[in-house]
Amino acid sequence: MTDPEMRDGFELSETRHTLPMALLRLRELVMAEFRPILSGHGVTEQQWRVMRVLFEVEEVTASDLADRALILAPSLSRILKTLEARGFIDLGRSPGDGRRARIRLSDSGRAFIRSVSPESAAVYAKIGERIGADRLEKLLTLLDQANTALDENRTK
Amino acid sequence: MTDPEMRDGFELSETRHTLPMALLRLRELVMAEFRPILSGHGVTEQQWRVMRVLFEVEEVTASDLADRALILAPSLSRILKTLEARGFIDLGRSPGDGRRARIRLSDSGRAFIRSVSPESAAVYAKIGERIGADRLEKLLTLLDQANTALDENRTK
DNA sequence: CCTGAATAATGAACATGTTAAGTAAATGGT
DNA sequence: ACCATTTACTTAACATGTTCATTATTCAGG
Repeated sequence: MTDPEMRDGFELSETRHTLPMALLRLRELVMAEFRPILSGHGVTEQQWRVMRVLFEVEEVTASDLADRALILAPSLSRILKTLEARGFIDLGRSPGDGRRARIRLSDSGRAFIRSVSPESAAVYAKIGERIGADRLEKLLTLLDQANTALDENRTK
Repeated sequence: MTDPEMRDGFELSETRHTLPMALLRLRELVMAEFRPILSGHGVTEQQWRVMRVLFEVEEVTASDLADRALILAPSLSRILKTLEARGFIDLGRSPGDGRRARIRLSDSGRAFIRSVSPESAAVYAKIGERIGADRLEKLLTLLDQANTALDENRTK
């Protein structure tokens, strides 16, 4: 299968069996189910993620939001402009610190989340069934453990 | 924790505990370890993925390569141009079918993969240690099972 | 106070993701 | 042999990812 001459202890695993690829593949399959719903309502996956976080936390700064939505700051800046132009969020400045942005979901944005939630939750449930509730739970647990393991003693 | 008035059976899970977010977060953590190596050698994550697939299969068409590297066709078109300009791949047309591209890794590209592999493999090993070999194996198994579950009877 | 360093956010530039449209080469029926 | 359809790939257009530079505040000393 592999040329013995290459086996020096540092050879690569086969691409399809690596952790990054397995994670990417599953994520693509999952998002393929969600994307039609979101695009049907005129929002991208990232815009939806941002709004969902805002739905939960009421008010955050940009860096906080970036962390929670797993979006880099420069991307978030652009997304916030889009969402504000669409009336889904209200942007302001933190009273105590003029550098920090104060970001809130508008009533319109809140209503939007509520209106799309049922479809989204239904798709999520269907995915859970396909994978199997038991497997899904184990998977989420392992993912969380791995996340924690790599998040500790991180280079930064 | 959640407003009882919202519990209609279709409420959303908390963002940070959803499968898509867990997958994305772990992938980011993993790639954060690899990216410095790749960028240190002047290639992106996707370019590396494409070249690794070519390293394994010797010769493929564009659609085949897109599937294996989990990259959409339009992105792949651009990446192939970049890699060809850099001399890492050879592009041609399939003799039997003039529509199909014939893509091969050049000697230079092959040498590049070999030169970067040790660093890449070392990082992968380190990640495996942090997560734990046992957990990693279980995780890969579950990911594979979930992938299979969602890949079957797919809408397309 | 004042100034250099640190922090929060944004802008710039290029690569990729994503969808839709376009082009060229096979294919299947007639 | 034609021709509509399909297939494989490419372009186009816009959103996001990614890194680096820039701006505006705040903070820490002196």
